[in-house]
Amino acid sequence: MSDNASGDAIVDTADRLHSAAIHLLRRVARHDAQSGLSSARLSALSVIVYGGPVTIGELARAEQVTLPTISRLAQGMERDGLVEREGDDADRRVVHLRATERGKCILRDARSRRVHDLADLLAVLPAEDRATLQRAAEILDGLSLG
Amino acid sequence: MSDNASGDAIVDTADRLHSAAIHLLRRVARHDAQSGLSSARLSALSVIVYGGPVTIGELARAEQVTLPTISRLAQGMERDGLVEREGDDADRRVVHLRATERGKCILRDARSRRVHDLADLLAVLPAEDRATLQRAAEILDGLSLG
DNA sequence: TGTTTGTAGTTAGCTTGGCTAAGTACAGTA
DNA sequence: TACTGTACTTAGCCAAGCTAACTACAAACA
Repeated sequence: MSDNASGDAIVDTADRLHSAAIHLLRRVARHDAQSGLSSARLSALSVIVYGGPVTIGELARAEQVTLPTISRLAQGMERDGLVEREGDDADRRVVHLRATERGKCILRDARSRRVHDLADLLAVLPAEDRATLQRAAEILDGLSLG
Repeated sequence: MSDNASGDAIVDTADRLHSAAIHLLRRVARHDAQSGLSSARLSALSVIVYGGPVTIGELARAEQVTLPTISRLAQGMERDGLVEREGDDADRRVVHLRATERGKCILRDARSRRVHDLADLLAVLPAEDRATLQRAAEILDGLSLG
């Protein structure tokens, strides 16, 4: 249990996760493109739909990108009718983003598409392995990879 | 364990894995920018270094992108001294790409940095969580996501 | 032989989505 | 009132994805 042994194990895990993330993302990106939602939009819209209305700043923090990036992403999604803007009565600098019905619908559609692809892969795994993946995703979510 | 319950669990897992992969790669990509090797370059250079010299077309297929994308990527990497071009005697349309010593060196460096950056994040987790991630990475590896 | 068809790669031009720097508008406070 | 901080936008740069159209060459064949 030296620092070295422990460190090497972590590095190995990191290496594998890195590789797995690249492959997984490439895989689903193909299907996401068909739904008309880019990877960035899909991720952001998920936050809005499942987490309720959020401000630009909250979304930027959730997505681990800068404010201008979210600002422009929000403009595009508003233009395409996926989200709506709403001012804040208490603080007029703040912008709240809320998913439109169309946005929710399209997200559900994209999500479903993604699942049909990934589920085919995950379905061959024993339930125990699927549980491990579920838990791993939760752990990574909790890491706030910023 | 109805189809529904099982399906929903898979949906949730797929969704979380997707989100985690996006955030993880965004995180390491940002880190790479500091070391001068973008995510795309790192991946392509890995193919060249560990797989030996490849043609533009082979690299495009390996990276699952179009020829123009690789063509421009190769131009940039050649300009920066990471790879060298070489013609093919038998077929003069073909271009072979080979990593330079500098390219190999920079790849090893960037890859190590990228992985160690990730490892630093994982280090704060309890050993049990790290084991879960390790196991999850192995499971994903076995899925052949390519 | 010459022509046609196919293939490898490049060029041009568009789009998205990262970034920083600088600006606007407002809130909070001394 | 003036100053400082905060929330967001605008402007502009860059990388990396794409399609369409081009060049150069290879291969097949009438």
